[in-house]
Amino acid sequence: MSGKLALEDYLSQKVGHVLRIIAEEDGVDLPADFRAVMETPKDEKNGDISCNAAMQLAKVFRANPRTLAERIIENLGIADEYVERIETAGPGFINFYISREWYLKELKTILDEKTDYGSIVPEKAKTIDVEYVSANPTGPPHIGNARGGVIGDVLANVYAKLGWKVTKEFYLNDYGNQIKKFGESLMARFRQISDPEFPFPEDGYRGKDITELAEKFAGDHPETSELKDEELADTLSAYGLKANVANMHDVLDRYGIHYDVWFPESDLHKSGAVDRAVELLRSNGAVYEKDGAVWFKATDYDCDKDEVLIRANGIPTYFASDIAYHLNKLSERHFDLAVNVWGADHHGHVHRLKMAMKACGIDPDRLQVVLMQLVHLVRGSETVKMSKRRGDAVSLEEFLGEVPLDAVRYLFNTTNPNSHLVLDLDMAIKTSLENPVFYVQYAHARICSILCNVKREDGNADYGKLTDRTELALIKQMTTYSTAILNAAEEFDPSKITKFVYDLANVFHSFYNACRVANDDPALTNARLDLCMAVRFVLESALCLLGVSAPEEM
RNA sequence: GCCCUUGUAGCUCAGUGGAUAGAGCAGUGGUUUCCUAAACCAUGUGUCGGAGGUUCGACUCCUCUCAAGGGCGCCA
Repeated sequence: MSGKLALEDYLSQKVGHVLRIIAEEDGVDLPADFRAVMETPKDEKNGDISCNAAMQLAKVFRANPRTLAERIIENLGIADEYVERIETAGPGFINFYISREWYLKELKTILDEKTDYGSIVPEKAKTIDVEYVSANPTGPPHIGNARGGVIGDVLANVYAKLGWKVTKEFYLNDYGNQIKKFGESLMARFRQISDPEFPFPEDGYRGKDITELAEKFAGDHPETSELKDEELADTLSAYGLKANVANMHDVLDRYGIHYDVWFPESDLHKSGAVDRAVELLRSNGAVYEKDGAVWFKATDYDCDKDEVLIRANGIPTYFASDIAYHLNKLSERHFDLAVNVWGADHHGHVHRLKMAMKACGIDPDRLQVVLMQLVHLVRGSETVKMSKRRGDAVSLEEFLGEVPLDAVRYLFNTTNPNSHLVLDLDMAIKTSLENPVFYVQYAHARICSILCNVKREDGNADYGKLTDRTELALIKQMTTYSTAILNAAEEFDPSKITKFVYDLANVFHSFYNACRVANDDPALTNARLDLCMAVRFVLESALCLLGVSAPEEM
């Protein structure tokens, strides 16, 4: 671990140690799980790192928080080479002022670790499965899948950066009612070529893509018109599924998303995994029968109502196969953590699935669902409809044709997955030239230009000469990289990365305007070249997490 | 009716229980004989939806309430 995170951890332990000594002297019981929290004050005047332990514990010690803070500082002694001074301030904050030496040491670390800076190498690598998009294969992926795609992809990258062994996964819903409906819709369109009066299923898929698939198949295989309706529907369904999955693969590839595993739902049914899941629940006493159906006793697990696992007609529900699927992830493939990115319209499914895991004897916290609010798409003042059944959804392919890839990947990650996102297609295109992603990329391109144009002078770089406000600000910002990564992972929020990288670009542009890299002091020129190089490494690394390109010129 | 999410500047959004609530866009004024002006610098803006409560301290936690979106199927 490097960066400010490491320093905060160190200080937290030191304060904790001192507190335990004081507590013993006073005969006070310190809460067993107490951890001194370190935070960054908003105002630089209040130091680089701040600790509020004295205020939190004032009651426990029955002391004035300021007095307690001063006692803690006394016991800490005059810190060390990296902590310049420690002060108590306000109602009882303990403020640490970090020395320039520490920041300059970090600069050297960045130059040494390059784009690996900010990574955390754990003692033992944990495994994580990130499942996202998992769009219905009855049609092409649409704009509604776009946001989940980049959220999941970036989260997977972030966990990899933290040293986890990551599997990126797509769950293919190639089984069940919607597949049947898919086949029937295709069959009807096929029949309508020769018989325009042929009835179309009431809840069928009415998209253009269905008609096109049917027409293409009819052209290539005219003999299949002899098949009975049911057989034809099955044949067409298999054909359409194959074509759609290939297309899905292709479009997501262009979106910069590459999966390690495509997991077909039908496998769970073929292998008997669904039946085994139900039997496991049954043997754990979480199942009963009613009205000819098999039910999960969800109400025993703090749910509103029980859920059907196997219908009266003997066909398992989606819920049953989802239980089997997650047992596969957590119990058979032994992932330490399974993360799913779902649209908020599935929130009702989260709790009962976690509870089903619990009923199977699995810690439900090993399953984490990131609920993403759906994107509300407008074009100008007009709402763009997104119903796949009616066939008027904007396809992902169409969307990517309009908005540059880098802008899309960045844009969808500028806000918390939980916030509702209103996206104006007209604006997305219009603002693409003033989009924050270009601001960040421009910083990278500028650095590349400098590194290319400014010659390194003879002699060593003297980092001691980096005294401008913006120079120190740049180093300070870079040291918070690992914090941004950790927060993104813990909160399942990729916007922590876009915010970090934007702030870094911002400080860099200020530095660029305040300081000339090429100047008449060789030791300073070299130091600034090194500083630029370090910023380049961090920008490149963060953009890589986002799946956004880092252009050398713009 | 019940459940989830959201509500912060004109707009889009940040904001670990912490110190004077911040950015971008939009507006106004300035900066380029010099490494990319897609940049920088300066400048105005707030009943943090509303009302209570918890405490040393609340935009942040709790209760109620208003508004927007979503979910409550032997669909997936």
